[in-house]
Amino acid sequence: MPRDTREPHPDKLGGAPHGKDSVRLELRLLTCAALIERRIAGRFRDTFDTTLPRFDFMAALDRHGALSLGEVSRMLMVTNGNVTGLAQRLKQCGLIESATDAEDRRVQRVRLTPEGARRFKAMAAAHEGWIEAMFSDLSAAEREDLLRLLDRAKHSLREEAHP
Amino acid sequence: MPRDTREPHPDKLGGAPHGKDSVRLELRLLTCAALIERRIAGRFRDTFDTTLPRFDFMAALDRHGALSLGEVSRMLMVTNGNVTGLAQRLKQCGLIESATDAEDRRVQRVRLTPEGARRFKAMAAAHEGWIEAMFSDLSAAEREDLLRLLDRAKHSLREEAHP
DNA sequence: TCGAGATGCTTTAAGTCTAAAGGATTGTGC
DNA sequence: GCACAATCCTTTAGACTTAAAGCATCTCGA
Repeated sequence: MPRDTREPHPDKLGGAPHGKDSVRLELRLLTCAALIERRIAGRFRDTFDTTLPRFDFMAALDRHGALSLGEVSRMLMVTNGNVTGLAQRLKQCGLIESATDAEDRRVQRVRLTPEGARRFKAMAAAHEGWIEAMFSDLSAAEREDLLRLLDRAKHSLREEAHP
Repeated sequence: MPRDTREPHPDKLGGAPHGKDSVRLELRLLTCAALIERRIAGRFRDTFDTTLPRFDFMAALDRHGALSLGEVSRMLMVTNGNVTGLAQRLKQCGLIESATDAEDRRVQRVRLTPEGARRFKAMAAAHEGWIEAMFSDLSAAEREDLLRLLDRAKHSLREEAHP
């Protein structure tokens, strides 16, 4: 076998992995994420006249109760300025309510209104059905493997960010 | 074992899979994608003063030569209006050049300028290194498994979109 | 030929997102 | 007390993204 080829095959003998393989992995992961996001976003728009970021915001509040904007910002992994804008629009729609924290008046604490909680329940149920359908071709074993490997990947990504 | 629990365990006996498991899979996949995108986008900004969508645009041109804006739109899975704006900014920076197709004057054909090609090479090399570092905790076998499962997932997602 | 529909691109309005700068409030060291 | 830094949030400018409407061009059938 030639030592020097234009299209190197994957190194199967434990040598250093090729960067191209990582890039293929990255591309496939981002492609899957884009397919999910665009499809789910379209359905949220058509069915509930809302957006994915607003759903994520409401999901955090549904799960954790009242939160400061900073906590929401960290959970959604977005900037403070971003959650400020999202909170203003959600409040405008009457889906959340906010109040200045009594103990620290810098803090804005937000939570779902009863109407917001009701709307979120309906959205979450529909979302679960959409996602289930999108992964319907994968067996239970494949889902478990994928979940585990993505967890490994997540830790590798975080590790590289904060060594 | 009780038949009715508040926290149902995964169904290991081949019954219908639970929607919650799919949602966990979705969340983890989108989280990994977000971690990659935010980190890479930050480095593109700091190192090359550019953005991820512009890199993706240039990558398509580097790979396929001259393309119509519609072809770019389909490759990047974004709307036509989006690529119009990206192309205008890239042209402004002198990284791509465009010309009206001689055979069909509706078509705008774009390609990298020599300067654009040079810049892209440097960005691609850096990008490959960043990605390789981000996945460095995963073994070659794990990468292969993950790549294969993501391919299965991609086909399941596309299948659901166009049955 | 010529008109209707299809196709490719652009524009527009609105939402999402970031980095950077700024304002209000709190905590700390002296 | 009191300056000063840290923390929390908001504002701003700019980039990205979409859906929808609109313009230019092409194709095809009558």
